[in-house]
Amino acid sequence: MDRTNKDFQVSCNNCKLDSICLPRGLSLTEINELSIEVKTNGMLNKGDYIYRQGDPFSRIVALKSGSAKLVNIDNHGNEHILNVSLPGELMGFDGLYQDHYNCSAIALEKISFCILPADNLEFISKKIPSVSRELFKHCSDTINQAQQQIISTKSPAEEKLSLFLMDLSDRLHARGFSSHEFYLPLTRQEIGEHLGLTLETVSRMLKQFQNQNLISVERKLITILDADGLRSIHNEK
Amino acid sequence: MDRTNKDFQVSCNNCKLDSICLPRGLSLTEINELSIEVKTNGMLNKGDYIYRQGDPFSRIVALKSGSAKLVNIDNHGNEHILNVSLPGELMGFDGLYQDHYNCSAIALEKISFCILPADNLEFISKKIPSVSRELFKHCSDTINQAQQQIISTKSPAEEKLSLFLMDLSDRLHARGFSSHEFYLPLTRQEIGEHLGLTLETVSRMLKQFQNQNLISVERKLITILDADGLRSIHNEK
DNA sequence: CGTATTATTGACTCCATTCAAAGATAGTGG
DNA sequence: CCACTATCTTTGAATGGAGTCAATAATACG
Repeated sequence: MDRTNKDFQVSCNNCKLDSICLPRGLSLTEINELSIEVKTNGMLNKGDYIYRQGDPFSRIVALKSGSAKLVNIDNHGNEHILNVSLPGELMGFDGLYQDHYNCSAIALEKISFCILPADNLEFISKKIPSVSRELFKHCSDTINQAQQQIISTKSPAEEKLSLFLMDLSDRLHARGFSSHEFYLPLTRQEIGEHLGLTLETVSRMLKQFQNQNLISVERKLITILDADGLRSIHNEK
Repeated sequence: MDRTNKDFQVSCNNCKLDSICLPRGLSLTEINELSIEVKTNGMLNKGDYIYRQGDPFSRIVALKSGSAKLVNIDNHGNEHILNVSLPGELMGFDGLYQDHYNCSAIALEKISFCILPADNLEFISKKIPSVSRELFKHCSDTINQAQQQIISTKSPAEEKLSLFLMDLSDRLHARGFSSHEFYLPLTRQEIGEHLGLTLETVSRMLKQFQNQNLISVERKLITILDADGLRSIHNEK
């Protein structure tokens, strides 16, 4: 809360995520200016809320480590997982429009994160225009991801799941993690809530992929055995 | 193309959409500054492309009159209508992330529009920070709409269509049109491509709503007879 | 007026859901 | 450390909602 207490803050310079998080493409001067505006001490445990659906929009959050899910409760009381956030990704742009968040962000494991207070958005836009462009790009990224998801909801279960797995693989790879072996941050139930399937269907499809020697499944540990084969499920004409 | 040729431009001051388009909440000075950056002479006919999927990102487009559809062709060659744009709404933010548009924008009827060239985004952010915030809000609006759509794709056909109709009604009403009588800008086929249904199902559901005295359907002319009843289909617990 | 496009309607099929039951794993406290 | 419990996962069988296929009807347009 105390912005003057810089001793306990790690600047963007020192952050291992500097190339993939917000400061991508910024000059050193700009990164330093940005560091002053950003709070870097966020820490939460599994199940904790980063922000809640309906809360007043107050911050953009950059995930430094761990993963989170974005959950929306609809009019019927059903949970929808709009997206999964991985290290280096930003959350919260959905809250800007109506000044309150459209979904809850919930930690899927122990996480650390940075905070860009909402009050500073205009100030930053004026002082560091290139950050403004970066923020727009992240917004645009969110739009693209959402649109991709709209498209995938119209595919059969098999394609939804292969796309989900390869998307996770690609995003993890882009952030320096293994692309062929990773832990699912979600339960079968949650994957279903994300893809619009039942947990039973998710389980059956994972089994099917395993039978086809496309992946190996050991509870939440996924090993991609045939990335091309998996990709062809949703890519081939 | 000639930015110096201001004689043929209508400034935002004179635009009937001033309260609902970009300049919402700006001072007169800011609106004038913005007018200089915006090209206001866009005109296209039904079926014309405003921009194409894959084209380099070059502009944000504000629809002044008419309607447009945002179409994405997926890996299988299937068309998906990501959204319908109505007067006063902005298009193109999806192109910012990868520097090319993620979908094509196609006029559904004769349209007129304004253009905000992409090159000016940073300049505008610096010069008119409040515009920057407005643009972020529009981005956020797009994200919210996309997320709402993701949620609705998981609902049964009946709910998809009632939500689609009431969303259209609400958005038209917000822009000064009738909320209880309007023309569908899309064919049954296109509504299907938008909602993830077949044209036959769309036809059957419209018929069902008509039989329930919720709406009256006369080809593309929709009359809402019981808005509450229609809303309750997707709102009730 | 004739053709192409768009829309309606019916019968049948299939994919994913639902319902049900059992198995596996992780976490807790005695 | 083991038993106990809650949570998560797997698997099977039956059901149902939307898709597919097909034929006809209505409308728009040149």
